[in-house]
Amino acid sequence: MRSATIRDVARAANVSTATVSRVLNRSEAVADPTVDRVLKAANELDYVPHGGARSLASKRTDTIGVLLPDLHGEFFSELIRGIDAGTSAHGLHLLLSRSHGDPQEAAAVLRAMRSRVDAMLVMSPYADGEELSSALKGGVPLVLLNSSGGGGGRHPTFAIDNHAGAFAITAHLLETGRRRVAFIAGPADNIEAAERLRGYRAALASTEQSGELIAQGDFTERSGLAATRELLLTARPDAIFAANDMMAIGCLQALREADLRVPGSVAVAGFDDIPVARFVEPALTTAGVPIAEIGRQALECCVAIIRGADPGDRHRIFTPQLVVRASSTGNSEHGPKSPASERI
Amino acid sequence: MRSATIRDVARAANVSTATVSRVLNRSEAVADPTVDRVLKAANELDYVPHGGARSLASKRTDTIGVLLPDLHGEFFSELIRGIDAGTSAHGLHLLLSRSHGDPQEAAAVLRAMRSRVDAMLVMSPYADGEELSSALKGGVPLVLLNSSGGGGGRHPTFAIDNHAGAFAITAHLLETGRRRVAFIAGPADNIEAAERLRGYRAALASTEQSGELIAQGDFTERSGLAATRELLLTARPDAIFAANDMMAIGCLQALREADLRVPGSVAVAGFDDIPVARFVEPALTTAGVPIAEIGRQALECCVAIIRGADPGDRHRIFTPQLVVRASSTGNSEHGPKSPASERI
DNA sequence: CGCCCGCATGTAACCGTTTACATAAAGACG
DNA sequence: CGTCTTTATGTAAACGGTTACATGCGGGCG
Repeated sequence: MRSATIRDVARAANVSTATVSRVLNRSEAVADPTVDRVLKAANELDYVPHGGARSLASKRTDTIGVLLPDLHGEFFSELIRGIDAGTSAHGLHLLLSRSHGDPQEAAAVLRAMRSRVDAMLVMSPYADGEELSSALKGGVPLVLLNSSGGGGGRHPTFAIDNHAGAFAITAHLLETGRRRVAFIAGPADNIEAAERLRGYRAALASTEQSGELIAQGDFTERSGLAATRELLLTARPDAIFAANDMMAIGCLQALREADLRVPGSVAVAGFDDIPVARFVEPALTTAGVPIAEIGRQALECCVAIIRGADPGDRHRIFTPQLVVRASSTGNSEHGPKSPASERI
Repeated sequence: MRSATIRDVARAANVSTATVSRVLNRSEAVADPTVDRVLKAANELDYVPHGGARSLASKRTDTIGVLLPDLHGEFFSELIRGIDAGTSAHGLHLLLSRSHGDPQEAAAVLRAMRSRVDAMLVMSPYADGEELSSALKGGVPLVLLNSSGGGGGRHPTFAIDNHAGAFAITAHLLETGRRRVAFIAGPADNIEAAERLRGYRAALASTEQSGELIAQGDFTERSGLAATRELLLTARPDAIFAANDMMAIGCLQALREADLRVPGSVAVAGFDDIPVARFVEPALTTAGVPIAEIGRQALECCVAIIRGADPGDRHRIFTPQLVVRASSTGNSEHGPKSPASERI
């Protein structure tokens, strides 16, 4: 059952294909009765323009490519949700891909996407923006999400101030009286993870006390669990700051296993404020990031570029908000009590 | 900076465009030295075939369309992860879309995707498969995920046996000595939610005791929280079965607020076994569903259809596995103790 | 009344591939 | 040593849209 083409519609409406095209794209003035005839014919034939043909002729694909480093967990589902909200608001399609770490692979995926999208939204905390954009040879506008520096500022970048967020969390833990604040790091080659580590160190350094206690993780719950077990064997932390919420959740689990009270014996904090963070027990103190909103704004930036509009600030930095919940305060034997519990 | 076309490559390699195409598609025998020349030229020019042109000429898009009803939470991120694993294994692209409930909107989205994909994977628990496929007029192969019945069996369907899962959970709660088992339902018009409700009722009916206790939810954590508050006011459940894990997590939160011990005073169970379910406190008893695996298999089915291979069983039903964790057993004043804690 | 202008529409070239068919060269074979 | 396959490559016609340009037509204006 061959689907109807623009020619079929033209014939049915007794006009030329050019007119049908004009009606469907609202590109030029067409007389009202003609418009009606065309729309009626298109409807009856259940005509849908062929995307490939359209993109071939017009050099637009009405599609945004999205490249993410991973798809695990709520961080990414929130991000995708924000992006999707944007694409569907603008009538665009969303081509999703994932490149596991390796910058080479990321570059390959970008090349494969190149001819099918009008712009790309790329989050690749493992690769330099420069590297990626050279993979594209500038053919497609690129918007970077939380990537390293952004390759000399050639591409708009949306980033989280990981350093500030980690600094704030660490400072909060110290201020509430913790003395041995450990850190569960993210993947070593992940730029965001590295920044969070720097933030942690900077905060420790700003007080004259306590050396660093670091365990290695990889952003998964599992690794948070393992890292915490390890920390409990080697050090005696009275606070653990995990570089993301998923690891913090694994951390809570390990502390429970070890019968350590949170925040009584050990305070815990995460990073990202994924939706579930407020529902774990105890609710997680974290660095709040408007994940979906960032996705949405980054997408809007893509759209602005495509449409030739002003994309606004080329580099938007989101400073995470310290979200204090029960895991770092409340009925602790350390510091003051929680000022107010959050309303859900 | 216009990107290179097949003609540029042909010129550089001193062959015809047909030969270039043959080399790139491995479609016919080409002499080795020619292959080398072509590949070298393509490489040097950084040639990437134009997807639109290709799809226009070959009627393939190498893209699978995925339509989901929502993007909230880990259920969908797991599903997407499974699907993505499949598409990237086969070198296919993934066009993602979300249609909020409304079957009309879903149909519209399908139409818009129709010309850009080779097959579609659709999860639309609000709409009848029949309805959706008529929106496509059979132009594109359709694989359904957890949809209602599957429109007379015309499309392969991958589904969870929601009834059996819910029955098993409810039976488990009853067997462990609970007498007032409440149910937090999913959206009323969601077919999966309806099946789970039926399963709950069937299990209650099979024992002669206790009438139903039902609160309305909508699959979000928030609604689980609200529904539980309501249940606590109106009924005195000693077990709460939420129709999915997210609501169960909200439920745990509400019970904590009310200072009710879990599973001591109230047992809790969910449905789906999302990754975080084992990390909440107490770990959640749930109906385990291999979410990512279902996504992957459904995708493989799409691929088989596209490639003209045997798609295998047209209707695959996954029976959820009862996953007993601490939220429904362990140090309860009811029933027996947990047989064994899970190894993480 | 003739001219020019602007509006609505048609004509046809072009976008970058794939592929059926044609062709040329090289062996195979009697 | 012709003829017949086989193999490698070229030629050119689709594929289904968009859009620059051409055309025809009615009305305003000097």
